[in-house]
Amino acid sequence: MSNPCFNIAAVERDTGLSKDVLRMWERRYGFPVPDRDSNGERSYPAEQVERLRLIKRLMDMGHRPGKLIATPADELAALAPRRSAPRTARNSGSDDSLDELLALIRQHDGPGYQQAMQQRLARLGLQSFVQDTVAPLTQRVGEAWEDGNIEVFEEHLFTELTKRLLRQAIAALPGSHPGPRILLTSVPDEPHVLGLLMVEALLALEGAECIPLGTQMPLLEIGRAAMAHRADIVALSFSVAFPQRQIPGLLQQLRLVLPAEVALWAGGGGVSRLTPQAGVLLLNSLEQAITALAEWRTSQA
Amino acid sequence: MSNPCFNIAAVERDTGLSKDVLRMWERRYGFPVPDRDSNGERSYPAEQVERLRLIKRLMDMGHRPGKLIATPADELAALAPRRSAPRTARNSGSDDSLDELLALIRQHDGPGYQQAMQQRLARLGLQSFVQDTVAPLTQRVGEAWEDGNIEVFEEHLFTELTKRLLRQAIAALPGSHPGPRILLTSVPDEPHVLGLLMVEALLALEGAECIPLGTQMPLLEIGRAAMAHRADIVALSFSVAFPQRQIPGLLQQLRLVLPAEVALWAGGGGVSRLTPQAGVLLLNSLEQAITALAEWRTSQA
DNA sequence: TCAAATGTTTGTCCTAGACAAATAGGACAT
DNA sequence: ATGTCCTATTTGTCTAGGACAAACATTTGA
Repeated sequence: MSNPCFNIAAVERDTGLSKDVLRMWERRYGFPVPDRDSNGERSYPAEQVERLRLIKRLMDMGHRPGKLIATPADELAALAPRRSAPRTARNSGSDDSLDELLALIRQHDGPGYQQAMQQRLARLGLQSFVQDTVAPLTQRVGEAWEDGNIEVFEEHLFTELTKRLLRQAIAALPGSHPGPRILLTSVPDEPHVLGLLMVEALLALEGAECIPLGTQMPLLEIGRAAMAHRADIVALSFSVAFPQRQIPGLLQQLRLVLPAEVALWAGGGGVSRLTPQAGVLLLNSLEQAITALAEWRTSQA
Repeated sequence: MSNPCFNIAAVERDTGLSKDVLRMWERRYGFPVPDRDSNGERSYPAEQVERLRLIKRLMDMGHRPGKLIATPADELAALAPRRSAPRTARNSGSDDSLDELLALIRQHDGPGYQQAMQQRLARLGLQSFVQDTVAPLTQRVGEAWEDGNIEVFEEHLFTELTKRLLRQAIAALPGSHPGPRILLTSVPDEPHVLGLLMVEALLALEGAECIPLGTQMPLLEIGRAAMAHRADIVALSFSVAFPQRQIPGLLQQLRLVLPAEVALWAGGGGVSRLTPQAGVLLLNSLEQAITALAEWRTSQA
C-alpha cells in the first residue's frame, strides 16, 4: 500500500494543530495514533490527517476537542450548523441569484463566475455590488464553510477571483482624492483581505485616498507607515475567525503607537460583538464605513 | 524600567525562529538568555529580540548561527552583503529606471508608482513588463530587504500595488484557452504570491488556462483541486525565503497525492539551488516556464 | 434571573536526551 | 589548480512526560 504518510511537521502545516497539541491529544485522548518510522518518529497516515482537519474545522466553529475526538464517525451529524439565527429569509437565505453564483464556484467554473460577477458589477454599480452581492456572498461562503459543504479549494477559488474583481473595480475608479488619506491593513495573524477590499472600494468611491498595505502588518510598522504616509485614518479589518479576546488589547496597543490626531477604525465580522473602545471607532457594517467617512469630513470642516 | 518583554511565542512570531531553536541556542551557545517571569517562563527583553532578528536576517543570507552568536556587536560589519555576484552591471545593478521605481516606493508615492508602472506596461507589453521590470524590481526589493534598507511597510506597499497591476493585466487578456489547464498555488507556510502572478501572466499570455487558487493550500487539498478542475499541470511557487530543505519532501509528498498524468511544476527563487526531483519539473526562471509550456504541448500532440 | 464560586478541560511551556541532515574541512586523485 | 570523496562538526528537529494557568462549563447563592 504505502499510502502517503506525513511527519509531525507536515501535519502541523496541513491542519494548523501545533506539534505540542498533536502529541498531547495522543497522550490524553488516544487519537491520533500515528505509526512510527524507522527512527521512532511519528508518521501519520493520510486518513488520520483528514480526520484531524475535520476536527479542527469543527473546533473553529466552537466545538470542544474532547467531545469531537470521542465521537466515532457519525460526527457528520455534529456538522449541525451551530448558527445563532438559522437563516431566516431576511438575513441571508432568500436571494436565489446568490445561490447561482455559489453554484458556479461549486462547479469549479471560474470563468463563468467571473463573467457573472462582472455582469452584476456593471448592472448594479460598485457600491451596490459590494454591499448587495459581494458581502452577502462572502457570508454565504463562510456559512457553507462552517457547515462543511464547501471544499477548501473552492473557498480559495472564490476568494481569489473575488479579490481580482474588486481590485479591478477599484483601479478603474477616477483619480481625484479630496478626502482623507486612509491606510488599510490588518494585524499579524489576520490574513483575510476580502473585507479590507470591500471597504476600500466603498471608501475610494467616496473619494477617499486609500493606501492599501496588504495584510499582517506588525503594530510598530503600522505606526511608522501612518507617519510616512501622513495618514488621517488607519483602518483595520478583523475577520470572524480572528480570536475576539485579543482584539481589545491589540487596538489599545496600536492606539498608543499612533499619533493622537490619526483616527483608528476597526471593522469586519470580528468586531461586531465588541464593546466600544476608547479612541477607536468600531464599524459594524459596511454602511457605517461610509457614514464614518462623512462624519470625519464634517468634523474637519 | 519594565521594558517591553516578549514570551517565547511572541519571539517566535517576531523572529521566525522556532521555540525549539530558541531553547536549543540558549542551551548550546548561551544566547539568548531570557529572564524568567513569575511562572518560570522565558521572558525576552526587547534588546535580545532585536539581536535575534538581526541574526536571523544574516542567517537567511547564508551565515551560520554559531559564528554570528559568537560575534559581539560589530557584526554590523558582517552586513557585508554576501551576495554571490556582487551586482555587476549585467545582473541587476545597471538599470537606472528600476531605481526610479524603487525611489517612488521609498517616497511612499503609491499613485506615482502605479502610474509609472502602467506606463511601462503599456510601452513594453505584458511579457517584457513581467520579465524585465517586475521580476528584477522584485529582486531589487528583496536585496534591499536583506540589506535592511527598506521598511516593512514599504515592502508591503510595493507588493500590494504590484499585485494589483499584474492581476489587472491578467484580467485584460483575451479569453481563448487552447492550452493546458494549469492550477497555480503554493503550499502552507508560503504566503508569497507575486511569483505566482508573474508566471500566471506569462502562461496566460501563451494561451494556457490558469486556475489561480491563491496561496497556502494544504497538500491533500491541492490533490483534490487538481481532480476537480481536471488540471493538466499543478504549478507551485517557492520564494527565496522558504526553508529550502523542506521543499524536496513537500514535492515528493505532493507527487504521491497527485494522479500520475498530472504534471507537477515548481518554480520561484526557492528552487533555484535544488537538485532535480523525480516526477517534478523545476523551473529556474520565468523563461523556463514558457519553454516548459511549449514542451508540454508538443509532448501531448 | 443573574452573578459569583467551583470544577474540568485544554493548550502551552518546561527540561533534557538523542539523532540525522546539513555543512565545513581535509585528503587524495585528476 | 581543480574536483571528489570522506570525516568531523554544526545545527535543527524530534521524543518523553511533567506542570500549570487560562478558558470553559457547571453549580451555588442572591
